[in-house]
Amino acid sequence: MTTAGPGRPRLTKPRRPGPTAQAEILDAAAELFTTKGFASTSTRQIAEVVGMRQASLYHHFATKDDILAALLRKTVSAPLELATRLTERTEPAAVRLSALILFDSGQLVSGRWNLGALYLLPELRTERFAHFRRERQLLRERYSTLARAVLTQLGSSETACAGLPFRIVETVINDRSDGEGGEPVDLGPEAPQLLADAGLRVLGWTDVESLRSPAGMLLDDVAAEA
Amino acid sequence: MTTAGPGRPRLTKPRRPGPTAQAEILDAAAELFTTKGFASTSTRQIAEVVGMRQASLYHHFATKDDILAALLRKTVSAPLELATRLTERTEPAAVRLSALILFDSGQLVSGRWNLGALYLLPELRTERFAHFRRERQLLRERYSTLARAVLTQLGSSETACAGLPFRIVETVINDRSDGEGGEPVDLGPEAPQLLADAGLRVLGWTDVESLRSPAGMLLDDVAAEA
DNA sequence: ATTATCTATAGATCTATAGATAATGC
DNA sequence: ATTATCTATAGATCTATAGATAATGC
Repeated sequence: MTTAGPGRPRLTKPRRPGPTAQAEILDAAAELFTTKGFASTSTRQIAEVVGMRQASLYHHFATKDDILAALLRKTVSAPLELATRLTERTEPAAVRLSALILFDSGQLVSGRWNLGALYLLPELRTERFAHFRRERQLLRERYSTLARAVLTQLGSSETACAGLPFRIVETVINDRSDGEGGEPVDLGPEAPQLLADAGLRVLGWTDVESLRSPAGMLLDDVAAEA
Repeated sequence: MTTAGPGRPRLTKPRRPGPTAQAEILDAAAELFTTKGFASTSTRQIAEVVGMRQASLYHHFATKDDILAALLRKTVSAPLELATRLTERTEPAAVRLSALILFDSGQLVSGRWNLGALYLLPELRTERFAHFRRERQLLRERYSTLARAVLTQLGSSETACAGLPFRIVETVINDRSDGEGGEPVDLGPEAPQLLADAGLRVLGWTDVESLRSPAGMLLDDVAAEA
């Protein structure tokens, strides 16, 4: 806790934002995992940045893997929920896919730390992260389904490129990774719109301008349902 | 060495392909770094896979970082050299960009290990890897320059998307990373052509079919120069 | 009594170096 | 003499656990 509560007081004042000790730990871990790497970050370093002793972390997380799992969980749940809502909508697939890209890339580009960079960690292949992998695969399938619907509407029988829109969103991760301190190098504040345009263009959709306004409105609409 | 040469013999027979001890070490390290992570792979594990003692590695590489640097060097040099040759060509920019994407994505998708996954390592931000970062940035700029030339030819004043073709090539990395054992999940043997098409479509180029044959021929031509 | 911290530490690493040894090559 | 390996180890970690301590809450 940031303010006084039960429990022995810390030797150091809280140094990270967050309403609870868990939140402080996750914020510190997010910075260290993305800037120094997961395996190269010790629990001692996390504790130091939070302002507590190494052993105290274990009151909140049973293992270092659990800290990583908590960080990852926060990144998939929102886009997956949005994608699920969008599949129940009646708007044209191109508009729905655009809305999903706008939201998902917006989240990836605006997060304080470039958490997407953690998706490539080989550590995620262990059983501990099976749930995360399933959720992310589900999100990937939602993208694919929407993309194939767009291709069908275009009269295209070539479905090999249906996986690309999802990957185009992930592009944000590499762009931030190449920048200083997670600052995008190529992408600017218009990144979400740029990527939504790109995601539809790779499917062969040429008139991307006409999607912008309806996609933005749909996103506002569906996001408000929450 | 694989066959007998000077030096005390190994206790174990060579277990990895490669004409020299260095090559054997790099092959073992490539597998371990991409499947278990760089920081999570110990020099002892590398040595075990090679079939030598941990300390013997240090006869060939001064540090663990040097092994990583050697692996990375091999992945950038070829595409960078090709990109440089292509900038001196007179073919239309769209054809040259297509050829570059074909080659680069072909290399990324066909490598025995998914070495591109190492590009996101935070470890690369240290001084030790400054050279690699510069070379890769140069490659990124070559892509950008070609992309802007394509946009100019299309009469488009919107250059914000000029960074996308390079990122679309990197897409191969994430696709392989999501598959079992580095097998691509969405991309097949047609990946290079698919990505070349996509790289031009995001710039607003619609007639991608007409580029396929000239881009393939250009690539053969320039690759033969070597 | 419950909670959240603290101190201390076991046990298992890990990288890199020092120096011995067993081949080939001259 | 040169080369490539070996054995042995120093010194520095690192994760997680055990048990003490200092708050609040009832």
